[in-house]
Amino acid sequence: MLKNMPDLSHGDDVAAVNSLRSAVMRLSRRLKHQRVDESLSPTEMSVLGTLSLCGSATPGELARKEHVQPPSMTRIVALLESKGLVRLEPHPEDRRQKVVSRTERAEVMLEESRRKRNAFLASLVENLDEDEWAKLRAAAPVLEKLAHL
Amino acid sequence: MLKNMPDLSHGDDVAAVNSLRSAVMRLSRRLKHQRVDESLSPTEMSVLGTLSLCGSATPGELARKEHVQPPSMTRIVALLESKGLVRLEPHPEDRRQKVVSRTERAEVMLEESRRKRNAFLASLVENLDEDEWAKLRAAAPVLEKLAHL
DNA sequence: CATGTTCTTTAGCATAACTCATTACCCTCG
DNA sequence: CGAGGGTAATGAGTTATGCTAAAGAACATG
Repeated sequence: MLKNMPDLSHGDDVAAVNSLRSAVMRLSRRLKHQRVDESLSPTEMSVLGTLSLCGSATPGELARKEHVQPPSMTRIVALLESKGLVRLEPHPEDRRQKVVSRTERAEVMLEESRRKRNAFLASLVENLDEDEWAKLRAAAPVLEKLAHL
Repeated sequence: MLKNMPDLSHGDDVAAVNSLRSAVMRLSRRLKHQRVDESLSPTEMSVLGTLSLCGSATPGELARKEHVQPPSMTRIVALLESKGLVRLEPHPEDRRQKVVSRTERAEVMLEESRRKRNAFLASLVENLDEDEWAKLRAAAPVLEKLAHL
């Protein structure tokens, strides 16, 4: 696991980590304001996004994935259900748990949201040249891997 | 300005924008938890960071930069002042306004905070191989440019 | 079974943002 | 001048969104 590890003792690498961190924080702040539906909080959107990837999950799994405490996820899920964006079903094997899955309506809303945020990001990206964009495109999957560690 | 512009109509590019967006959001959520001082909110830290770049600014300017309403910035600035992290002085030309600037103590705390967050990011980065890290390092300045657009 | 563990939920609370209204100040036009 | 409109900061009250502590139900293991 330790082979091929980047050597972070170099000054260049420290600078890169620094610039990565600040860029990520700033970008996220800007993206956060690009909500498609004002009545849905960022975390709620994020939960829907996770469900869109996973298909379905229990509240506990969702809480862990979103880095939120279980009680908070209970509330979020209840709110999403009241808006008709998720469905709650009993867990087939463990009656303590529940299974949360998205509805059609959530899928529509997610698509719209992605379009809007992507449009925003894309409008920023238009200020880059081909070379810069290529670097970004190459790094996207790595960033995603990083985010899921 | 439009020469060399990336063509975002390609499917690959749309996917890249998508993955960039979600990765940035997730990473930021994790970085947000790496606070050096629990008594300072992310926005408060961000204000200090902005002041570190700008030198000084009025509350109104800060509110616009942080995408926060003026009354919120009033409260934030007051809190930061009570902790000795910013200084408030009357505006030289307009007595309605005030000028906010950071103190030495803020600079020290910012440095510590950067160290901590960098350490967290670096610990994630250790799970990448050389190639992935190289891609990320190449993209870092581009991301930063993007965030400042 | 009995005991302990895990998953969800309930209840209560803390924080940090918002909106609306107020005050102080600047600036322009009659 | 000085009256009125515009802008900056702030005060008060509300809302949103997270947390902790603890309870209740279901599972698992001795």
